[in-house]
Amino acid sequence: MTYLQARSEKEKNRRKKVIVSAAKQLFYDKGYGVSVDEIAAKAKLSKATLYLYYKNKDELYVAAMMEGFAGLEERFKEAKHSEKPLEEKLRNMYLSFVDYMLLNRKFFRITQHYLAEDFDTRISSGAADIVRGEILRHVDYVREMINEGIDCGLLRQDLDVNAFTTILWRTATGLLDLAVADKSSNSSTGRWGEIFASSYSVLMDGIRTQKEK
Amino acid sequence: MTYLQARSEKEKNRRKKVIVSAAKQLFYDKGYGVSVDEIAAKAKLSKATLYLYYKNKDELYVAAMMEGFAGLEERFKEAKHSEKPLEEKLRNMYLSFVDYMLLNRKFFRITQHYLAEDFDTRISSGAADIVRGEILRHVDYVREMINEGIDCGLLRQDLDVNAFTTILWRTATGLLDLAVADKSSNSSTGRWGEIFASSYSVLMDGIRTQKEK
Amino acid sequence: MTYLQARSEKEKNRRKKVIVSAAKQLFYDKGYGVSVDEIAAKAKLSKATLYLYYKNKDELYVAAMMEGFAGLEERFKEAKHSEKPLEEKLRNMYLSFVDYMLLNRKFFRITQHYLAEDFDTRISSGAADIVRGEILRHVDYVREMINEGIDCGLLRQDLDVNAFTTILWRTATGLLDLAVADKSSNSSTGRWGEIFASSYSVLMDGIRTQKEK
Amino acid sequence: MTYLQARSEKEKNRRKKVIVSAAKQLFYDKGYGVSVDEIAAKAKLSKATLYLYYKNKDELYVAAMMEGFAGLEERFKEAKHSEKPLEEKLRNMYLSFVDYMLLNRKFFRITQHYLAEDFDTRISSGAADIVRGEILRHVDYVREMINEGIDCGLLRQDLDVNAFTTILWRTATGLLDLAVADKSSNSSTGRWGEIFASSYSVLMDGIRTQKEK
DNA sequence: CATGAATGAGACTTCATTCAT
DNA sequence: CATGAATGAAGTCTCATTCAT
Repeated sequence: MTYLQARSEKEKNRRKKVIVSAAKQLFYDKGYGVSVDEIAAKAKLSKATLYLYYKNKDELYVAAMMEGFAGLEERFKEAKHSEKPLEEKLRNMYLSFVDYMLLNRKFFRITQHYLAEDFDTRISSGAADIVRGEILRHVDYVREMINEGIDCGLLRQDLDVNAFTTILWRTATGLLDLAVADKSSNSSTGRWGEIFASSYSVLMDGIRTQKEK
Repeated sequence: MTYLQARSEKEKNRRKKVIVSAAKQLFYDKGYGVSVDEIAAKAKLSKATLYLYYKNKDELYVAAMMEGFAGLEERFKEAKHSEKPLEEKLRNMYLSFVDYMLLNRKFFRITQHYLAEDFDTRISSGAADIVRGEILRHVDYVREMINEGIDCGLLRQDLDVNAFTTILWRTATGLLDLAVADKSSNSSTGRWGEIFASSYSVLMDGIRTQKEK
Repeated sequence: MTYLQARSEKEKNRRKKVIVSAAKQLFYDKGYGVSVDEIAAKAKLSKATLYLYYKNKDELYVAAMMEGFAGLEERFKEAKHSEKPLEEKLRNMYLSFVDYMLLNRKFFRITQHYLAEDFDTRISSGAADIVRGEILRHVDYVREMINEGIDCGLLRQDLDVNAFTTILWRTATGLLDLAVADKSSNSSTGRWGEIFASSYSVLMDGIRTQKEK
Repeated sequence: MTYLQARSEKEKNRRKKVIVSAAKQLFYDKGYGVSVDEIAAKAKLSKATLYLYYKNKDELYVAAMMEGFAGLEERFKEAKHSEKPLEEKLRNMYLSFVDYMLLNRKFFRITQHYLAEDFDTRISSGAADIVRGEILRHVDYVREMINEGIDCGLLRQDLDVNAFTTILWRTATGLLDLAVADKSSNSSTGRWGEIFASSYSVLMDGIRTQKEK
């Protein structure tokens, strides 16, 4: 019985994966507006079956988002637990965030919605909160690292941690917006690579012409 | 005749204002998703009357957005044309942007949608483009000023203008996101005032601890 | 007072003419579906003013139709009361009907609706009946003449008058349908002229190959 | 699988039939103006369900029309492929057309709309074109037979085929208009039967009194 | 008399969700 | 477990008609 349960549990998870995978493609591509019909069609399952595995559209949407975050968190963990010096770890985190988002542009674009809170009128606010929470959890990876930087004297003592975390985060996402919209170049390489690198330097070095160095 | 026409034109504009004002409150509050019914109810007019003044929901939405931009542009022009030194003008622009958005939080939140491009599936793309265009027009105010700063030697010659404009813009909006979400304090004053001021300084001074000054 | 009344009556009629003239152009062009708004705009009057002169859209529609019939009736009367022999009168009536309709194609097309009775769901049935009655009244001109033809021995005694009237009427309108649809040629002349003439002859002569004459 | 698909296909067709049948009754009765609500009510289904089977009102309308044509075409084919002499075949075609239309008066009335072209402003022009095309396809049955008649010497060589086809067609529909409107008698029998028969003879024999035979 | 303004009623269409098999 | 079928609720928009000035 237990064995069978485990087996069926596994089977159930496989189904869920099929479904969420279809949902992912469509949600990332076209936003929350895709119809459940479309998702069912893509998953080659009946609409009713979707509801067997996911209580409603929102739950499915959240699941699809989580898939995107899972990949990102992996990168963050990698950067965080590497044996590099703190300064390099922070830099790696910034650049690997950018890199991941460039590889998953559609996911990136979707996350941007959550800064705009009107989602609550389309999505049930519960679902929106979960996604927002996930975003914040990831931002925290950065916040922690900056705190560490202050503690160990690498960064200015008087820095407002929250403010600076936001600056970093928003700079990255802002440039990503441009990069993602830039159809002229394969944005994961070349010109944009430099821009991201230099944006990081600017934030770290200061941007004002410096009388002396 | 001309007199009467002018009069009726005026009257018509007053009506439009009543409608757009109702629309503003609802759109800013709940996003594009509000129904025309709701707007009509708030304006205490019949739905059909709305359609007398605005061709469709999108047109009304755009009008509501424009109201928000009008106020912002005023502030920008003021800052731009003041007789202050460039450095101060730029700072004023940044801070008055923040200030305006804190006073018009709901409007602010709505503008954030346009960075997330899936809007085109809800709004007619024409309408979305108009709003996006308006945002870019405002960003240009900042870009111009930074360009000037580079030309006159105030800012580093090797600065990527677009990138830095984005950094500024996104830093401001990112902090605003936090401030707006922060229900604990009246965010237009006190703590947040300092944070915004210092965020600006950080961006200008560099954020890394500086060995010498 | 009587004078003034007369005067105002006249004035009123002038207005009505302005309105009906606008209505005519639009109804004939686009059918019953034109909106009262459009008509008012074309008449350069306010919508409310139309309702001052015509109780509702249907009444206005009927009035517009009557204008078209008036011209046709004139032709019919002319043909009927001319001093020509009966055979020629009948022929003239047929050809002048065709001629008038070719000159007033739009009016012609509109009259065709009344053979299709679903109009009652769009138009108030009262209005439809009036127009239908007017059509029948005109058909009667032809019927009378055919009756006369039978009486004086010109036409077969055993002819079913109603049936043949219909045949004549429908042959004419059927060909008119084709002619009006034929954009290749100026249908009021040349080829079509011949077709109409010969259609009349066919009906009169019989169409079967005749062994002897 | 194939079995099941076939089965469901069949089931689906049955449903479509239920819907189109309701639509037919209403469309034929009251014209295109009936609301989708009404049709749904008559079919005892929800409005949304209709849209499951028919993409929109027009598609449903066209389907309803096609039902009417299907029956007519059967009759035409029968007449055309019978082993009778040509003269009789043509006559049968004429009379079976009349007969069918008298049995399906409402359908008949509806087809008459398509001669009046303003339909395009109510129906999507695509739908109108389909129906018009179907009408012409049926007219062609007659045209072909007349052509044959000319070729084999039965009919006058100098006959304008299009014109005469129209005459036949329009004579039939014209009389049908009268018959259908004639509420006094059961029009499918008796008096009208004679009228139709004689109308055909008149067209074939010539209608003018013939000096000699 | 003339009209600008307002509207009630209704049209078509979409979609997340449920239920019976 | 899987699904085909059904639907309620909601959305945007149109238009003939009325009313207050």
